[in-house]
Amino acid sequence: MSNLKSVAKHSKVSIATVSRVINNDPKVSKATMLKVMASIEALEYKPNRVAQRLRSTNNKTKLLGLIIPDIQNPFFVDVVRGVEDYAYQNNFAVMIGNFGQDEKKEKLYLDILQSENIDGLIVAPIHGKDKGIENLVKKNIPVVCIDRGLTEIDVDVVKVDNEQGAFNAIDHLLSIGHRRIAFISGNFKIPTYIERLAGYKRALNDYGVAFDEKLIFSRDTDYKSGFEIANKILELKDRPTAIFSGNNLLTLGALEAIHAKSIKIPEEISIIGFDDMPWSISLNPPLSAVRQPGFDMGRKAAEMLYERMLNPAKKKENIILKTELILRKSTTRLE
Amino acid sequence: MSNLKSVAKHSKVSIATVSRVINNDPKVSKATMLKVMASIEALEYKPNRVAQRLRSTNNKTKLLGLIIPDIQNPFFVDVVRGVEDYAYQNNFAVMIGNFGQDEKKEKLYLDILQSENIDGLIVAPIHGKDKGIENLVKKNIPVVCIDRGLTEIDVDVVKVDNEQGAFNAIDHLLSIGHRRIAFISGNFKIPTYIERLAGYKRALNDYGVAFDEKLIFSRDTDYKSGFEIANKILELKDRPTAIFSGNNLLTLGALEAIHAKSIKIPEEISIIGFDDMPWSISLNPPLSAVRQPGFDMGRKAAEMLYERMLNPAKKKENIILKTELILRKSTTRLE
DNA sequence: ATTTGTCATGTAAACGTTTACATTGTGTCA
DNA sequence: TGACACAATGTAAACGTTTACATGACAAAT
Repeated sequence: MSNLKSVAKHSKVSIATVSRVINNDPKVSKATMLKVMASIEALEYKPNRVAQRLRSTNNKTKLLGLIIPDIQNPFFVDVVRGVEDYAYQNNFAVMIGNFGQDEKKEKLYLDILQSENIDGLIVAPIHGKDKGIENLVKKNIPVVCIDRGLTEIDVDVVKVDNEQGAFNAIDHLLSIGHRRIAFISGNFKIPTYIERLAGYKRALNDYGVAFDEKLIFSRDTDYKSGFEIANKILELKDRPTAIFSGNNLLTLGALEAIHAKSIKIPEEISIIGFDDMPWSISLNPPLSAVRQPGFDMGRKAAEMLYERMLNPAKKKENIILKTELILRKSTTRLE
Repeated sequence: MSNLKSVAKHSKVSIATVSRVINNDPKVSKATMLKVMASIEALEYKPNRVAQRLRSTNNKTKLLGLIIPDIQNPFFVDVVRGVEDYAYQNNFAVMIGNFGQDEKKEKLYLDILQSENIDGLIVAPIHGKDKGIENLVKKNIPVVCIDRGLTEIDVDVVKVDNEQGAFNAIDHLLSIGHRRIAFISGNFKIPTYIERLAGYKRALNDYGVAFDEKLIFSRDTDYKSGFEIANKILELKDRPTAIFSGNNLLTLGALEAIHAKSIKIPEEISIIGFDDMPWSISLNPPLSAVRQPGFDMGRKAAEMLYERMLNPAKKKENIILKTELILRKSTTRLE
């Protein structure tokens, strides 16, 4: 690989001058600039980002870290795409870690990314008191939290109005006559789900429907839990007429359970999922869902991160995006 | 952040000794080793991977590049997970680029990853004559191609037996009486799809069924194409009794089209998709599919890459994994 | 007592950049 | 003409490591 030195030799200037050309330093004369550019072209020189990063921390050679809990979840895929979209346009590189709700793994990624001198980090914290992330913030490494914030410390956050999103879903179900609505939640140690439960309760309250603890189910936040919980729900004596499921994966698990028992959606049971998926419309019947703008969240987070990099002293922001209730065919009026 | 120097000062040895401790050099005495370890602990020292990578190319601080065409495709998500799984176990970091079938973007990622001094690259080439990747191979940077190979040059490849996979699907459809089977293919500039077509033809041939060009459809490799092509197919006068769709996204698009027209699967039309998805069983009816072992492919590719890093002169390998035909409820015997 | 060898440690160069500072050349002003 | 400003370029240190080589201490061999 060619380097500064070889370019310098080729165009008979010092390496400092070549470096200046690369960085568009206005102090270099037009003539030498052209000469150097020609050499760069000829030798196919590309700056070594590792050396750049080692030398200067100041977001010259930008590297972003992105740590997400579950890359199998289409919502996080959207987030990744959003971050990546912004990164691509601004010549950042992105380093991704997928920790699968494993705190040890998250910790390891945090360490690795720090060792890689990342300029900033976007992360969906495993819970609100994540010490590892807190430490980064304290070290003044730019951090933006996505999907969930941190409770102990002030930090930039991009999230969604979970309470309102859940409210809208339940409100809709109530408005079409449902009264026994089961909630398949993710793990309540994740703040997101606490907020969604609050929305559920508020809607019930608005309609004067009593809250029934027995209709709330929470275990892990994965496919299997969705399947198992739905099975339990479907066997309840006084079976709920509708299910509100707390995320993507839980919804899919629930659908498997429902189909396996040949229970008809929406005639025999209605279902709304939190999280829309690109192919929700391909399901049979097409699924009604609370859509989170994952792509936009990712983009916004990357943008905020960049601003924070440029201006570390800036006041911390808390961006809350709206969800959208998308009604398709998986819910129907209760006669 | 603490560094070698601060650790050296803290334990009153030279930085060379500290470095030796980090790298488990046997030449350092037990006593100093313990002393240095204590300092490392006390100062929470973590080696700076950037400096390590700059200094030594020889896979000490391992960084893998991973370039995939489409992170929205669950198959590639599985590949990512496989690569990441191996990387995690072996303390590599992974840098991911998602180029969305855009050759310019792929090129950019190739450049960035090179500038990041990656120790090796796993990539799904956009087509068989990808010059950018060829160049890397010629520069002796370890490269493993995944899902598709390169035609002009010898390179390590991990792929799947596409021909046989398609054959199995079509063979099954033929065996249960179907004769007019539409193939919704991805773009034929991607070698994968040429191979799948070959399997389609071989099965037909085995059954003595004439090949009908009019049943083969190819445009882009995305959801929209699947939807549009399926619409066209469903409106054919002599409508096919079965559809074989060439990948994940095409299948989902096709399903939307079928459901929108309220055509019953499998009573009115059978469908088999190439690529299984974690939630294929949640579809209604559960989808029959040709399963590719994406996770295993990713793991295997990472493993091969590591071997190539350790032994650059090793003979190039071409690993072909088997697909598996998973029969669920989206196909039925033609009466 | 001197030589030799071994082991543990230190010194300094190198990786490819950026950048503070020094140097050179040129033109302007008094 | 001499002093000076300014523009363009060069020199060298620094970023945090690894590692070839040098050094020193000590034990064994002569």
